[in-house]
Amino acid sequence: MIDLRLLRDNPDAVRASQQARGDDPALVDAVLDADARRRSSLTDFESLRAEQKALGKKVAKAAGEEKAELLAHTKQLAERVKARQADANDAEREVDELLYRLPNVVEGAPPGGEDDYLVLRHEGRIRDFAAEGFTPRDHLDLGEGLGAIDTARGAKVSGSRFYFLTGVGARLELALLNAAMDQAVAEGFTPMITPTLVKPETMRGTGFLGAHADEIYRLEKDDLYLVGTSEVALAGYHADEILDLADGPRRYAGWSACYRREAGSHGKDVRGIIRVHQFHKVEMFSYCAVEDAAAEHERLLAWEEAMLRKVELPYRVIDTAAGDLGTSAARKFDCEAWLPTQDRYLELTSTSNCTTYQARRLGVRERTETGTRPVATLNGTLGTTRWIVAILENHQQPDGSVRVPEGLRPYLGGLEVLEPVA
RNA sequence: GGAGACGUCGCAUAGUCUGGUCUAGUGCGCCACCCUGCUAAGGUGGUAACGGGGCAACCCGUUCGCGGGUUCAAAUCCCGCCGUCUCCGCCA
Repeated sequence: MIDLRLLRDNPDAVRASQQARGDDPALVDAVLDADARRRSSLTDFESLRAEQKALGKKVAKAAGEEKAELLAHTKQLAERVKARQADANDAEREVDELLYRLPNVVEGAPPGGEDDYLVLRHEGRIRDFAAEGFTPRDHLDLGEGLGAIDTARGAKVSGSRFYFLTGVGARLELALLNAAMDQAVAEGFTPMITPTLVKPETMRGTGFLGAHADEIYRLEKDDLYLVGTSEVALAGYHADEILDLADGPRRYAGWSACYRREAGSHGKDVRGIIRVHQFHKVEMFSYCAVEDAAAEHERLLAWEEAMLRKVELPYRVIDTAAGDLGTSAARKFDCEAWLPTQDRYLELTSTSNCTTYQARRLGVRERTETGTRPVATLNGTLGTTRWIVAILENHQQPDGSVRVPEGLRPYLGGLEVLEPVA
């Protein structure tokens, strides 16, 4: 949720943001209208209520005829108070409803839709398989050859877009995620293993129940949601708390399973484990002062890139366009690894600066000299199951074996090459 | 799943039976000042969040786990829910 005061003081900035996202700027005026109604009905209610309280005190002290008279008056006042209170509550609900539909104000992202991203830079060397004299196999071929990935049985047990990681595949994922956790801990993050089922208010607070609600699994019987990332639980971790950020950002590294319905992506990335309903992820999450947020965003990006270097993948960094930002994000950088068998880049990391959007909804504040104010929240990927796709494809050798990047070897007992099983 | 106890301002607690004087008291912690030639101790004052109004000092409202209800009036009475603890049952 954005700052109502910003909306009042500078509605044009919010309208411009809506435009950049390709959303309706008229929503801004709807909120402003509702807010004006809310404030006037609130004033009505509060002055009546003050009157009622003052009379109540007189009633307490009065006796006999005087008391009877006061009671008669105060009785009908109570009716009016109740009515005005209902009006004020309705008006408040209306503002909330509209305000919740308003996405975060864009900060520096290029305008436009999904394809209007800006490529910031390319890193790493893309292999020339033609020059090496062989055609690269895709990750599923390789994974099956290594006895690492079993999608057929995944589908048998759970349906399409499910899989088993087997043998060296399971070890590879653990290695990757442990490497990510270790890096985070070395940088001062608090490691966390988080709940993957959360209450509606937590899910709503992180901004995932808006336009992209279809992506989320819901357990109707228990009124709980399965998270698509540990960001949700980590954002909720400090909900309704007042933090002391005087010593700098609070950084958490969340390890969790992630669940996504992948509604509306039928026929897209159906082969292998690129787009799946369940995977694991290590996620960085940071609570920091608003002034630090942009710099913290750069730091999260740098840590993501450090991990990509560790697994020796060629990638590019993109500045996501406004229309492709999540509801909560003001700006987002993705790192996309090169996928040799598809001649395209595949998103491996994503880091968002949500400024105060989530914190405002969740009630995460910090104490300052003048009072309290919402903090900024940021998140970024340090490793996911999907990374295995890029690792297998980019480090494959002509015989179907896969070279283990040096950064992962300590986590695989020194293993240097994954060999095909007979 | 069953029974009971509890949920109050950062922490601890009073207040709930018997509704109004609760503008929620007290202790600890914290902040400021004072006193004490150091230390320890002592004194005085201040110390929740959120919203509305105002240039401001300040004023008003909301919040005693959450949501309803009764009442002129609810921390206090009633109902539902959530959470914590204890015991019992069941089960990895």
